[in-house]
Amino acid sequence: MTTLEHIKQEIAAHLAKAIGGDIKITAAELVRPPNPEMGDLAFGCFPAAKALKKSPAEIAKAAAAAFPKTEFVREAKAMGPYVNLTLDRPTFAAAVLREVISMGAKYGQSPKKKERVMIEYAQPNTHKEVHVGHLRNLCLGLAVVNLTRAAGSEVVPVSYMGDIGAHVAKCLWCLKKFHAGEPMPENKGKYLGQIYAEATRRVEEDESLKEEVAAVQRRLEAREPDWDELWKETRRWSLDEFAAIFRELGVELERDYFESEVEEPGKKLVRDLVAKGIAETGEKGALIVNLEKHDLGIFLVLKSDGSSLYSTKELALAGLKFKEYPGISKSIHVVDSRQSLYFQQLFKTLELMGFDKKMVHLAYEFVTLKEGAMSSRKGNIIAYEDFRDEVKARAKKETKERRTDWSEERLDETAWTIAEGAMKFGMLRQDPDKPIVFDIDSALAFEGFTGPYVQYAHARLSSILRKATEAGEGGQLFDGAGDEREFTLLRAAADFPEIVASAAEHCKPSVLAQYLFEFAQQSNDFYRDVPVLAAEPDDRARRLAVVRAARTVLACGLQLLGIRAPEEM
RNA sequence: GCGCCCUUAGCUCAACGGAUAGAGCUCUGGUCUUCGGAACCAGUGAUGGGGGUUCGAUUCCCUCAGGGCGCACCA
Repeated sequence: MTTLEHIKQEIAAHLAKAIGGDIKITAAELVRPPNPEMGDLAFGCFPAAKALKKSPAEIAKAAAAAFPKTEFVREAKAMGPYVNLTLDRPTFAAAVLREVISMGAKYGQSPKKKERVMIEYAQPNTHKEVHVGHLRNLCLGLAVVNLTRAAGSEVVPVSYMGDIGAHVAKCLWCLKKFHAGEPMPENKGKYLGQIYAEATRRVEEDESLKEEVAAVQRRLEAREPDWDELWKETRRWSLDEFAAIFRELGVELERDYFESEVEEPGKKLVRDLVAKGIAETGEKGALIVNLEKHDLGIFLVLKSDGSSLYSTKELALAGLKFKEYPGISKSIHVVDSRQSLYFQQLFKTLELMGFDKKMVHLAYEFVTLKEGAMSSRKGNIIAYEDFRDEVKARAKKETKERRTDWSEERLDETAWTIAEGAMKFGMLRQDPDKPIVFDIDSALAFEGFTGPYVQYAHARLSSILRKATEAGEGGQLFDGAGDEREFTLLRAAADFPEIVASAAEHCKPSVLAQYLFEFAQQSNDFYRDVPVLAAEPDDRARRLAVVRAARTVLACGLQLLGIRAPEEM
């Protein structure tokens, strides 16, 4: 249990006793007052007032008067309908300091739970370009994996990649017809994506080409040797590109699933569904699951020509996942909100098939441009690699201006840390169900509510610690009475575990991003106003510990968002 | 037409049904003999309209307006 949690429970018990009348009060009812001058924790007496049929102010007054002095609480006073509690600041500060420093890199994590969760994200299609929309998925998925782990669950992160289907045929048709024998660029995966975009354009301009593409798709499905060969080779190009992107973003998967491995099982499974009476032939010849009585319309599971759909494959995928990971009790799919109806239909069908696992679609809004949706047809995709290069170049330029004596290698390394911070924070800073209107200028910003701002605070705190270490100090811990400004920072640090738990519970990394930004602001205030290295010996040792604790909070928080915390930048 | 999501400051975003609706960006004006100026301080300025529930609504319900996305062979 954390220090703050312990204190809240203690206060809740004392309040319940002080109010009397069999009132139950939970730790969660203790909140922060709007203004620190009012106190450090507050309790609103509204529910108790209702139960006891008294006015909230009356109860607050009585409760405050009856509240005993404790180790951690110095004062309880009534303010209107609230009981505001002021902590004994030196005692509280010392306890938080000890807690954060002893937990170190584990600060904010909950005890292990006996729950195994599969989280599926990272679902790009081969033969298509990776763009900033995929980036949001990767950042969100990664953060949710980290947060779920921090909340104590065991997590199995997996990907699911679309390596077969109409888009592959379209790409390969165009590649063979118009680009045979062309010299290959270094990034073959990206090259394929561009070919795909070109193919889309060509088919759009001349509808008669559709038949050619369809013919290619039939040949691919028939596994004609030369086409099969080309498929395998080009598929590898894309997968190599994906692997490189995953690696540079720190995305680690336990298992890569592919559409190609579940297509045949899916077709078989769907036929079984017909035998079981779950699926039937629809009026237009396709196989459907009629979900109208569940208000979910018609769910198509096989095309009328017998070829597979996304749903065909995913029905089989679900079985495969639970077979390979038997202990999974919950499965989260991180997929954009356009698939909401689809997932409801999928989950309902799986339920009808007898699946009793908890299935969750973690829907997020996608990334659009000011001009509207990104579309390969219009050629206004923001390719991930182009964006990444631009952010990195910008980060390097900024770093170089400040660090004239650094080697190229060090500049590159730091620039990437900052660029990654900017990209990931930018993708996570707002609620998943708000669309991100991508704007290159704000995406390239390193000031204000950004990843680099938080990283900068971390670097500044690190800098102070580094100078102390150089002077031979370990930042020894003292319990001496701290400054109010130290208390303020530690009070904020004490909130961190609750923030992590809440962000994990709601799958909202934005909650943590918001907190980290505010915490970085407070860190700024601290090292601006409070001398550390120049302070008297006792103050100095204790303040070094405060700096260490603050840095721990920033480092742990950034890590959960998948962002590295630089010592210098 | 039906369904889901969204609408808060000039722009981009916050706010378990609770106290004076907070930030960032932009703009204007300031801060440095101080551990790093990717910093700090100040000023300007907002809950789309109308009903309802509640002691109390940005938050919940209804309705209108506006935007986005789905809704039978794409993934």
